[in-house]
Amino acid sequence: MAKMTEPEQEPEQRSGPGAGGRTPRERYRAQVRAEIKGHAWEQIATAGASALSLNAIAKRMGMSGPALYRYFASRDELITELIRDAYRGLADTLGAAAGSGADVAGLAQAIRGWALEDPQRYLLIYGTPVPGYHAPDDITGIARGIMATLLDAYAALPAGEERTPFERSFESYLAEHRQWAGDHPAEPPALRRALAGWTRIHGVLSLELSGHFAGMGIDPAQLFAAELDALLTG
Amino acid sequence: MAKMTEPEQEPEQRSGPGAGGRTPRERYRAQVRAEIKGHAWEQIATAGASALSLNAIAKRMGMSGPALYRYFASRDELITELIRDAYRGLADTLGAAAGSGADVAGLAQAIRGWALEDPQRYLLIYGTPVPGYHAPDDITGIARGIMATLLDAYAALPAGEERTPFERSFESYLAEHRQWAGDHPAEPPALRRALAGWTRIHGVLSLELSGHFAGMGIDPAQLFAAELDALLTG
DNA sequence: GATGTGGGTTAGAACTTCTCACGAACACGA
DNA sequence: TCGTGTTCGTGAGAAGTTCTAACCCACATC
Repeated sequence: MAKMTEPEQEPEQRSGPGAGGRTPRERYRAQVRAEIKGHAWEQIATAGASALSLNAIAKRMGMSGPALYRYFASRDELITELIRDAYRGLADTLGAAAGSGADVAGLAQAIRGWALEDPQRYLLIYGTPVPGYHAPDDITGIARGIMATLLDAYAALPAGEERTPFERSFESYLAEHRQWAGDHPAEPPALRRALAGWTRIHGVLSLELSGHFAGMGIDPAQLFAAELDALLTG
Repeated sequence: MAKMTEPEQEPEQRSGPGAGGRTPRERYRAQVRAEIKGHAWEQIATAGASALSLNAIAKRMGMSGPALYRYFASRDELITELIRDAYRGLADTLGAAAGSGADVAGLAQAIRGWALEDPQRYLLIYGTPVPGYHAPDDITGIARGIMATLLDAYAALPAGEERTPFERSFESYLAEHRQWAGDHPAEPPALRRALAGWTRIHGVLSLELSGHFAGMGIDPAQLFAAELDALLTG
């Protein structure tokens, strides 16, 4: 490919207003990219990320193979872009829920709803990673924002009962290792509960999305609600 | 990833004694199959299951491409076989731990140790699944055995304090939906705690193996221990 | 209107899984 | 000891994949 100078920084460069992009070329480019991503999501939802084929997307769009490389430098770059969009989507729905006054339970249900919309999308960001892969920095930034939204909700929770000695010791550990929380002013108990909430929600959600409850005759929603209850009363 | 054919019933048919296979041919075949699987595990550990290449394995073994199809009908069958072996391995280490008198905490640490030995191996059975895939029946049987071992440990736990109304209601739900536990005679509270233990352990373990704690500055072992403590005291 | 950039094409290299037809080595029974 | 038949390994090849290279053409801008 030609020079392309910089990371290509999304077609809607530093231009004018919000959305579409300025020049007709930019608008066209953005639209084609969006269409490519649409087909990619379709493929991922039905056959998994490993089955994503640029060639198949091109064919389905009526153009021939290498044309897609004008829009994405490689298959990996497309997938990275999809991961970015997935993170953004989760952050947005979580932000919207928080903006509507959702508490911890509301946020948890928002996460589950978003995940059930497209299981492979959730698993694309929280499922099996490719060993070598490292997400770009902006993606970890979005992930940090998600954690911040969760932390807000947990910090707003009533102070809860007394804690076990182990919990206290773990909280003091977290008080000294809170870089993951950025500069969030949450108290150590909130840090601990947010972390546990994250891992537990992910635990049952991940097993649900992977179909491990399917043959067990258990309603995942019941299990999810039970974990949520334990999280709030424990 | 498509059909996954049938279980293929292992070449060491209904022959004689236990292990190696009787005739020299059978022994040779079993040894080649094992070597193939060894290289496959190596590839999976370093590049993930989606990067597994039969051709590369054949080349590394000094034979040419299609020869491997004498031993595995397809790439999918090889992967299924690896999944089966992974399940068996986990069941074995869990059984060994239980046989050595490990309690719930011991079993949990055994699971984590086994997972950390080869993260991709754990993620092969509990990570992102291929949408169409259904494991053969014998595999779900092994998975049921794993749950049985866990249930044994949870059933041996002291009865614990009183439970919240929600927990009681969830336990009565489980009492009516206990087919996943087979005919295990565990009490409903043990069912509930075993289920929660499974999902929580998987939650922190899966996020650890996927590297989500790496950039957060948190020691996964601490978090794992904290969850384990909450599981036992809660 | 010339010029240059960006979009699209075909050709092709280097892979992949997997089928087929052939040859050779082996085990076994006559 | 000599067939006979099963099994193993081969090379060829079909149908995919990602991705590069060269070329054309249309559009935009100067």
